[in-house]
Amino acid sequence: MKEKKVTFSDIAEYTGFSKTTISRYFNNPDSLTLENQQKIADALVALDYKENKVGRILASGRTEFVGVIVPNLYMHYYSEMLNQILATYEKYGYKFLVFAGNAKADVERRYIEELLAYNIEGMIILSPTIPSEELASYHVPVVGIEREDRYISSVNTDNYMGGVQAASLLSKSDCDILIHVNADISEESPAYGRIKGFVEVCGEYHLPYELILTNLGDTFEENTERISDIIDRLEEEHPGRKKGIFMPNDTHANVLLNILFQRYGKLPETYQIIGFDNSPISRESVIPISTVGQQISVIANEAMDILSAQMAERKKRRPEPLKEPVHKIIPPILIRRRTTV
Amino acid sequence: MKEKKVTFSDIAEYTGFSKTTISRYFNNPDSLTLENQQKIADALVALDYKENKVGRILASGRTEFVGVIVPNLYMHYYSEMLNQILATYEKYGYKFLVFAGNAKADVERRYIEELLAYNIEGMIILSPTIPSEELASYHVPVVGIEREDRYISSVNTDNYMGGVQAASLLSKSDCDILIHVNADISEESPAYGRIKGFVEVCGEYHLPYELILTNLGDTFEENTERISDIIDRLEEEHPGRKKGIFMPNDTHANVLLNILFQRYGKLPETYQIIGFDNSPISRESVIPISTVGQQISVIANEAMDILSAQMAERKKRRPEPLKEPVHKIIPPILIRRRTTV
DNA sequence: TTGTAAGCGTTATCAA
DNA sequence: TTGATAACGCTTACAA
Repeated sequence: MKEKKVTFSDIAEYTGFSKTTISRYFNNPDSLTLENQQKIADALVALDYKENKVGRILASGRTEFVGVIVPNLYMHYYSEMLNQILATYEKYGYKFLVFAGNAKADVERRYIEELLAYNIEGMIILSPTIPSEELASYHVPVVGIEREDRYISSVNTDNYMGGVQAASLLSKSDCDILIHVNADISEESPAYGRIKGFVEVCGEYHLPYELILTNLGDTFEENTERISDIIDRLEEEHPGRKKGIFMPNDTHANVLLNILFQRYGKLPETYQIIGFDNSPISRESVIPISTVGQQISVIANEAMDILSAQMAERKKRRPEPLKEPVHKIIPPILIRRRTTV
Repeated sequence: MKEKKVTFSDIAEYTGFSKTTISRYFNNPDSLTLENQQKIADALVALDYKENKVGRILASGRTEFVGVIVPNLYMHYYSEMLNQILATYEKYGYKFLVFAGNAKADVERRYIEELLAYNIEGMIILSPTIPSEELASYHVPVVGIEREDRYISSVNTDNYMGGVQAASLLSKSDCDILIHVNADISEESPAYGRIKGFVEVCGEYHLPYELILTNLGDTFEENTERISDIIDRLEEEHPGRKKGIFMPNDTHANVLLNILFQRYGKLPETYQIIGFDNSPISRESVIPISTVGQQISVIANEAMDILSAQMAERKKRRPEPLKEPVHKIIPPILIRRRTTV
């Protein structure tokens, strides 16, 4: 039952060549005569050879593995990003070893150790848990996506521009007040740029605005409750005034929209809503939500582009590691739908 | 710059033991004296040894890799299933090489070849593309999830019971007619059981029913359009009558609900809706949607349970491959929310 | 309890 | 254009 596998030795024996020649057939076929190439090709078929990359890895040191650590796949942003990362296989040929970290630093460290034990050639880190300084210390090419990135290369959405776009769009609908709801995020985090962009536009055009920086909770129920509270407060503080609300993401924008629909059977004239991400929920909501769209596919491709360059550099005889991490910024795309003018 | 890696040879030299003893320290530490264990432990620290699993794989043949092929990660069902599969790492220690197949059979075949080249020990296949007979021919343990599974082991939701639950729940709300919308799926597909369960309950209780088996399209826009058409038709054919609608999944149930909300500002009394999956959209919709919930975490764990048993069997000196594939059925859980009584 | 030596399936380095 | 031989890092008989 143990189908013993066909190896280069078998092919060599069968064809009368050496193992080296067989290896060359795969790695540098043009160094063989056409005739001999054909002989070997025939033998492969005759013997039903299946390549074994483990031997190759051991001998060459190249695994073609890239480790990916996502916080979870529950949130659409991460699953779609992973989707796009996986899709780069067609272009770059790297295989992906994927772990979901669930925000526990020590667990993620174990995952990284494990990845390193398999001689991965690089890592893409979406999880914000482990500081970039530590990631950099592993001496493996790393690209971070939408996370703190002082010591590692990264690709991020232009969050500042996203904030600007959101505030600008809301400003067009002559709202009496603009509001941005967000978590109280660190200035190190790329997402902080949204707040900055929003505030600066409001300042520049002298638009009254309010920042509500608070934790909206980790579950859907918590979200609903806290956003409900926020609406209560807004209606009390700004009764009858037109409110333009920039939510931190589409999921929360949708919660807000649902609450309003449940209360009023429609989106009242006194509300404008804009989300962030352009995730499916923004199209699947009661009425489609306007949003600042992240170009997930572009981000994934840029990340692999940067990573593959660094991995290629490392394979050279005299690699010149980057002095400075590369930071790439991808512009967001404003998507106007039915929750704004 | 090339930090040459520390190997067993280095440790052996440093400690005065042989490589074998070092290997034993890792694989069977109790065969060493405590004292010697300590010596080696100290050396590992002193030399800053990092394990290299590639050598181990080559020597032992065990990669601890499991290949996963999902159709995509865009649909929540797949991403959450992958999430749960990845989480089994903590329990079983297998690492996952993930590919997204996008329904192209030849692409998926290439992925499988690639996986095999890395000596994966088993595969979990969520994609319906490649026939189970072909999958079985690779002679690697395979578990399919919610797909045709004649020749491979599998884990599926009890779709029949799901259909029964849906029809039973709708029957309680004295609807005048029950309707099940679904694609015109093959009888080979596990999902076919839903139709069967639904029809049988309707027959048993003499409930008027209608089956609408039609392709709802591949994009959100198409879905909206076709479901809108279906509502038009239903309202024309059954004006004023109370309709209980069992949708094929939560995404489509949500589309239906949104259309009704847009038309009537609420869910009319004459409609009852139930979805399938218990995916996040069923809770995040305007009003929470009743649904037949799949136990994704249970399914993922059962799949790894079956797979790891088969992989373990294969490692034995005289493995006894399964005569018959194992098929495990997981009951769905009916979740009553606000779109039904 | 420990060691010797022969692999595992490739690639890399010389040499021819 | 081809081949011999030595790695690559670890495991696994078999011996001691």
